[in-house]
Amino acid sequence: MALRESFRQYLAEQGLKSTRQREIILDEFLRCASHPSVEELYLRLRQQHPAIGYATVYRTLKLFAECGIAEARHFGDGQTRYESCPGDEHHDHLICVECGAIIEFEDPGIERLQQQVAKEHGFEISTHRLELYGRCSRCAGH
Amino acid sequence: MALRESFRQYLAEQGLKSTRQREIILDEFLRCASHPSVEELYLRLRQQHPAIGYATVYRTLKLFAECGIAEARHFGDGQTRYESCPGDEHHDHLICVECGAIIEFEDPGIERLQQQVAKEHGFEISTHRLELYGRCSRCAGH
DNA sequence: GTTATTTTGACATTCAATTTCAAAAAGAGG
DNA sequence: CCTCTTTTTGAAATTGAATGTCAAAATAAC
Repeated sequence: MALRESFRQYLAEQGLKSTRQREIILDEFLRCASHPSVEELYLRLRQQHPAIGYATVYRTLKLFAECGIAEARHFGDGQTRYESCPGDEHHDHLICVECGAIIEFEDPGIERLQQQVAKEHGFEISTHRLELYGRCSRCAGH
Repeated sequence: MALRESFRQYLAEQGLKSTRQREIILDEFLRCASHPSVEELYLRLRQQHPAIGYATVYRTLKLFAECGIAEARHFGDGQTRYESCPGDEHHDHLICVECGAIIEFEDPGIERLQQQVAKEHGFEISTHRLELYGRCSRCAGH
């Protein structure tokens, strides 16, 4: 898988070492469908690998972000969440305030209008964040 | 001024008391053009009113948010910022990563597309957050 | 293997947000 | 303007997540 390769390559480039823990954490992270926080991933890992410490999970997720295979996200709940970046295309999020579901979407129209707004203000966009909070179809009972 | 009135009315409705500190903090908050954090507002207040404690500023800003005359915002810097809500119309933000400037904007087109995205997912939007990060015209040298 | 370097995990620290609690202030009723 | 009840205040403590420290363990190069 490309992400695993990217990670190993990044480690090599930076003179960092490939360790058992890093492999295990990457496996578990990729197995996670969702956007886990450090805490959540740590708890999941602990079931099979109780020896892995919180700090290691924390540092490894940061490594993932540095190497570009994951991205840190901050939604409303005060925890940093990490999301894996399979492709390169940007996407935004719908977040259900009731059940916590996170749905990804992309909308070229919105992106275009954002660029236009920026242009009107002479502003150069480097990144952006768009989150729509509300109730998902299941919770809204549709 | 309407905001002051709203606040007093809210206090009355909730059986809360009108205090010297709350008036002072509201004055200073309204005097702030920007989006102050608790820390910033506290430091500003301290110059004229050294007896006012951090906890009081913190609690009072929360009150403002509850009563609807202010809104809590979280930009990238890990601090909660409060912004006063003069009108009711929603707006989003351009945030300069170099100088920290915060520029407000609204774009009905973007809002419309957001609703459309939500609809496609059977999602009911209650709030949203859109932030464009980059360099403002001054910092980009335009 | 030996050795130099990095990593790990337990624990400590930081920093903002939030809570606690006794003393002070506010407001209602006399 | 007293009194009483309730709320508020400010200092200090606590929380919770993020991050730093450090000796012991693991890794990679030789």
